[in-house]
Amino acid sequence: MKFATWNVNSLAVRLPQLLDWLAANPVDALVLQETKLTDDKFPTLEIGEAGYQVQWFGQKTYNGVALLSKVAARDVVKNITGYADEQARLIAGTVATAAGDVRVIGGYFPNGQALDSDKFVYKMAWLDGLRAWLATELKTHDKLVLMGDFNIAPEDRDCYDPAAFVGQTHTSPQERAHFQALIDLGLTDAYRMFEQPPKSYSWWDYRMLGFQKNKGLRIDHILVSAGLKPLVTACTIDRQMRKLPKPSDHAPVIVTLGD
DNA sequence: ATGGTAGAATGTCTA
Repeated sequence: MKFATWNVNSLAVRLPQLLDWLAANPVDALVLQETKLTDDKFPTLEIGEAGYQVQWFGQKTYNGVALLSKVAARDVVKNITGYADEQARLIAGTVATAAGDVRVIGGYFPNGQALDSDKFVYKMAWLDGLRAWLATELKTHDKLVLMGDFNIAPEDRDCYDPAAFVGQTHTSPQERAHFQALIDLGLTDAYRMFEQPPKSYSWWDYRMLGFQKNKGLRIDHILVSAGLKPLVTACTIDRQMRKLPKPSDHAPVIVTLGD
């Protein structure tokens, strides 16, 4: 069983890469972020022909998320219940797997832009809303996976130059406290369950040869509930995708449960 | 050193 997350940075541009990736990497469920498509433009036909059911939630120009699954997702929720949001940033559904029902949640967490920005205030409020809603989701879903672009590098080792990020977003104590609060709900960072290569990142800036110099951040995460954790056997970042022509600035992250 | 690239959209914002 596999679940994955990928910030595609425009599904219109990345659709051929997505279809190739799915053919090579069959998954039970995949969440996408930054589809940047209104719902009427969503490529349902192509994804269906690839053998996946899909739920989508988009808006014009920015944001937009989707949930692909082999089996149709049930009880689909768009955005955080209890947190009014103008932006399309979260989609959740229950997916039947060999291990039983799994609640799959895909999120495109706010970027925050700068610590003194209104967008950072929004990021903090969004994270408060997420935590409150997740607490209730966990009461009814023993097996839950929260995946997506968190826009938070949880530890210094998840940032290519922690000193350079002091005073900026993604590594701030406030953001890391929010990440820890999600962990404290009973979730586990699947990537850190295993020994991983040093300087492992999931995002690299398009500018200044970020990928070539491996100047990246690990901000795309897969958190598993206590009911799923014993099943997790691997978690990897598919950095090969960042090497392709016209890449997304993010690489997919994949978790394997069981064989 | 405050640049640089990519995407949506066609101004300029977001990342």
